[in-house]
Amino acid sequence: MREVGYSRATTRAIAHAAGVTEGTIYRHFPDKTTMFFAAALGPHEEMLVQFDALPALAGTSTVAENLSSALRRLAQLRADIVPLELAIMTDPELASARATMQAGPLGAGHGGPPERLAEYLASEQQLGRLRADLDPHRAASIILALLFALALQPPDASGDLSPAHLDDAVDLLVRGLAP
Amino acid sequence: MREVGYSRATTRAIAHAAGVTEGTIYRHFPDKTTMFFAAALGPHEEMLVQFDALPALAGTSTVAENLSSALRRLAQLRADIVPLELAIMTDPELASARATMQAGPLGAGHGGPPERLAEYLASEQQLGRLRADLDPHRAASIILALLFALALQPPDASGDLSPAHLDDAVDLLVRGLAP
Amino acid sequence: MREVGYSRATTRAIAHAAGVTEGTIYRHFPDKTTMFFAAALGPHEEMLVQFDALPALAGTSTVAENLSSALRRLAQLRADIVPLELAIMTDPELASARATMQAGPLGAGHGGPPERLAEYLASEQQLGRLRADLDPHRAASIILALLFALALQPPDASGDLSPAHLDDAVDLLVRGLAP
Amino acid sequence: MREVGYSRATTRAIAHAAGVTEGTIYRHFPDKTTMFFAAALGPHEEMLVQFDALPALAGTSTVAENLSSALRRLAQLRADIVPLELAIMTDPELASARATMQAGPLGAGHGGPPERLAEYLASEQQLGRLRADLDPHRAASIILALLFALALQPPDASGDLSPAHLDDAVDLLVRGLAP
DNA sequence: GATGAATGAGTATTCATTCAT
DNA sequence: AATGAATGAATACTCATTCAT
Repeated sequence: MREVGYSRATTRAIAHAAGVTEGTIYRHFPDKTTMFFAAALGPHEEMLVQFDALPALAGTSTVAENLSSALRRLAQLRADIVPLELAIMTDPELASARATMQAGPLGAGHGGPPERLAEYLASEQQLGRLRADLDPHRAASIILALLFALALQPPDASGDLSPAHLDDAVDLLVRGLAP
Repeated sequence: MREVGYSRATTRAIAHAAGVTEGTIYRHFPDKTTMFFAAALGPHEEMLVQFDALPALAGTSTVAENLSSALRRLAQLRADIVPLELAIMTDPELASARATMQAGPLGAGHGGPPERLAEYLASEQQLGRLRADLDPHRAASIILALLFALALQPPDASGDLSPAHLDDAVDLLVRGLAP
Repeated sequence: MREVGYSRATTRAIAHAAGVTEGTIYRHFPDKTTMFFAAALGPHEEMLVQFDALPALAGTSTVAENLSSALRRLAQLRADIVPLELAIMTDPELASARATMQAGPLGAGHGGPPERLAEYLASEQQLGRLRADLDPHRAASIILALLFALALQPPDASGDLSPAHLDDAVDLLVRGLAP
Repeated sequence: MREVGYSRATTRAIAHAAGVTEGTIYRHFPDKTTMFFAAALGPHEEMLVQFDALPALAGTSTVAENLSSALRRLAQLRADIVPLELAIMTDPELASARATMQAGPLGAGHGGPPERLAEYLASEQQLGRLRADLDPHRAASIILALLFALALQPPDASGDLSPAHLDDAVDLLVRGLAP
């Protein structure tokens, strides 16, 4: 699913890639939707963990470095799940499935990275290392949106998010956020 | 197609929505892919036109206002074609169809908005109203990526891109770009 | 229909070839089947006429020359209607349509060429120029079958029935029929 | 396919005849064209084998008996594949599919029966049991063409090639080929 | 007399899912 | 625990035919 996207990942293709036959899939997953979220959850769990440490970094090093390293790590994981997040956006069935999985494990609305990032920004604001007139939640949401868009940017090119591109984006944000 | 996305827009559904039968579709479009690009082209043409005037605005008003109004107009059109751009990202068949339509009329690689925006930014750099150390093309690409991501942000929520959210983003960018 | 065969001759293709639109076809023919038989009848009428003169040739020239020239003329017409005869053999609907058109104007069973050829052969038998132990009707049927098969033979090659090939076949038959 | 011809053998009809649903077909054949050639290959393989023994018969028994029995066996198999050979002639798609299957297993151009029969005829010519002035390949082609045409002859009648008809044809040919 | 948009039944093919073995 | 044949609903697309203009 991560390699070819959701719609190209037919049960036949998945079974073939796994070296089993189609029927076997249904011994491990009740249906394809469930399998999809299982595939999405792994990288996402890591993402959550990565960000848990961020708020504690407030005041250390520089804001630019903290943000830059956090976003760069996030970018690597994101590459894995961008096809899956696109699938959710494209397929209404998947979208509603996520909605019913309360506290939906993917996306922005569950208090994971956006919340942690907002906490970090708020702390830096109080330390006077960031301008205080911006709502930290909204700023966090903008930062993560930009990251997501950059992950989308070269869909057919190198395949990887160019680090220089990411650095420029972080630089722009950090200057914009500076007091 | 704009309402439910490409894959959910089956020929049956489209025919039903148009109040005709499936066969009738093929009197107007040779195939579904062509129909898709016809649906995408209209709003995109407008987008191109919207941006053509931007470079001439360099030096007038303020950078913040110029960018803000340009991006806000763009955001409205974008809402129409976001499902279609997602479809291209998701469906390899569409992606290759766009590739064969040289000067591909959708997306960022054809010298439309990204090119106009970069021209504008370069002009403002020369006028000293923007910091000069950033590559204008890369900056333009970041700005448009952010806009795209914000258009994606609330995929199921209000439906529209909140103007306040957009304003904050523009503010962040303009400060980041300031000399 | 003669050019591309029955199944490839869609109403759209026929209308295009005729320089009119599809609807116009139905002002001239009630349906496609009728149009098919109209296309087949022309060449077939000629074939009938060609053979009417054959019985009177008995006793003149040589059997080989008479048969050879008759079959060669027939072969030319046959080329026109082979695709149509194939269509009748392939499509049960056409076959039954011909059956209902009594004295069906195409095919071997209605007393046209086969009957004339049999008459000619019988006359030559009585003149002692052909062996008398063969049923003339059956011989006629074999001769025409061979002609049909030769017309089929090079379906993709030169396009035309090679005259040398036809000559050899006639030679074989004439020798086989000699007393 | 052998019963109603290729075009009438829709996937739905085939599935129904096989007592399964349409989807099941595609577990056994990748597409309809492949299925067609699978249906055609069986009888054709037999035909090839039947003829392999023919050249060795030169000089034994009589030419008439050898040819007669070979052609009679061939005629029985031919009845099975005549609808399929007609389909290839009628449908350009099938024709090109066969062309791409090099050494195309159907038809006359691959050195099967025509080649074997020509070898046999050449041997008999050297033994003086057949006239020597005919090109054996051309004679073989004529003989097989005649057989094919006879198999076509009563497309709606008894269904089987009448043996007496075939005997007469062989008699005609043998006499025509006699020295 | 001609048009061409509309029809509706039909085509081959795909795919997630089931179940006897 | 795994297989793989079977399912059945769905998909994009075709075509002979109709009919208001």
